[in-house]
Amino acid sequence: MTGPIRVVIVDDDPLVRGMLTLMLDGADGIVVVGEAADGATAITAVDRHLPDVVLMDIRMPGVNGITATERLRRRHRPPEIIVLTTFDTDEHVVRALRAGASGFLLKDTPPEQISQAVRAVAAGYPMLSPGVTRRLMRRVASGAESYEQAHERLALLTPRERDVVLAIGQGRSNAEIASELLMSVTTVKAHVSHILTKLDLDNRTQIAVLAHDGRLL
Amino acid sequence: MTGPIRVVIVDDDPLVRGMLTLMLDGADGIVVVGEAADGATAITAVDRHLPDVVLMDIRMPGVNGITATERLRRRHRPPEIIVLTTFDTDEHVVRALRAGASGFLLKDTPPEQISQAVRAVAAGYPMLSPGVTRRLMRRVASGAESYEQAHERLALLTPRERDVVLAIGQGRSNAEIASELLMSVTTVKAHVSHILTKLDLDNRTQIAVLAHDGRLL
DNA sequence: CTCGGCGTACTACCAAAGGAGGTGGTCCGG
DNA sequence: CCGGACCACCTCCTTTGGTAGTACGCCGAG
Repeated sequence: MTGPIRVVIVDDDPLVRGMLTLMLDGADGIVVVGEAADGATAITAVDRHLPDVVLMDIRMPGVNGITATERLRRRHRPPEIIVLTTFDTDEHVVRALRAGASGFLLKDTPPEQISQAVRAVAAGYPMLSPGVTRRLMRRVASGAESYEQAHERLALLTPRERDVVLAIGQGRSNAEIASELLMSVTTVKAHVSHILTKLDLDNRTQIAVLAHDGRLL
Repeated sequence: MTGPIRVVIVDDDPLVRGMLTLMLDGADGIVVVGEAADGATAITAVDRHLPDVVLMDIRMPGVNGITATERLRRRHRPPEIIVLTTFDTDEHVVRALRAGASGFLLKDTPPEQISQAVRAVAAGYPMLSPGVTRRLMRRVASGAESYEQAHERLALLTPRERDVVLAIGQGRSNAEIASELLMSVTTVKAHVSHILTKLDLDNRTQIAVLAHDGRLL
């Protein structure tokens, strides 16, 4: 990375743009090369100025920040994008990350942390607000719960039975499983019966659910 | 938070403990009040010294760091725990977070960032190494993929049909669904048939899988 | 060596699920 | 007021799923 970090600021509120420009343009090694008020002009601005980092609001008239992020990330040499918003709902966070954002900050983040974040993402590091990080941590941790429980139960099965569980988890019929696993349909049924009794379930649908909780897909 | 942040360091390698103590004990507002070489003694050390923060290695003889973390987090006023390890495998990260760690750092983290992390978690903020953050981001983003696809397809259904999808996703039989949703079994079958054709699926197990991908549970 | 678990396979039977096609009622919007 | 979407119900029929019980060859632990 040679030269200062080039930044484009996207927000529909001129006041916010001004504030951000003011706090970043002075900062060490950062220069604000452009501004935009909505997603559509953001894209043309990026194409013109080729910034390293884009600060992106979500709620904007016309093309919103998430969609703009998606499109920008499909560019040839895409800028790193920091989504900067007032609300950190789960929906927003997940959509932003999925769209390809490298950062997600709340607007009440102190100035020096914003410039720090710009430098971090420019260097290829992700940067999330603490609250967002906590969200992700909780999400992962809670998902792990059912995962581990499912694995415990699945451990009761023999390897072959687990093969069958896997196939059921993909929605296969007994006939399909038989040909896939090279055994007779009656054998498949035998395995299924064993699985049902061992895991104390009623039908194959519940086996499929368990397989998915255990992420065997 | 009054007074310095009290820290206990847990690592089986005396050299590592020494390094960490050296780099933290001098730092602003941090005092190392104890050390331990394994999970079991870590717990007694915490009970004796009542630290604000514990730096915890994972791989240790006897009780490992994950288990120790779990146990410590069940204490009356649990310390914040930073897991500090050499490898950031998905398994380690997920288990550590699930056990209740507030931080997850790699051992190659520069000293000043470690002391920063101690201060952050003491203040109630989470702190992850950039690589770990990226891991979580990817995980969440990729999970969202199937989620959105599932929702798109589910949008083709009528409200009542979605009710049925939900029930199937819980492994209910047609009879159970009928009584649960107050309709006749034949009606349930009609709905299921419609769902299968609309979503181009073969059997109810696949409906259940879709319901789970769309997190309707 | 023998016993038990595993994987495979069979029979026979019954229950559940799914397909095809039709009937009637409601409610909403053009 | 009429058409279309949705919901509910029906019958007849086929396919799939699940239970029960038996059997045989293999292999590893005791």
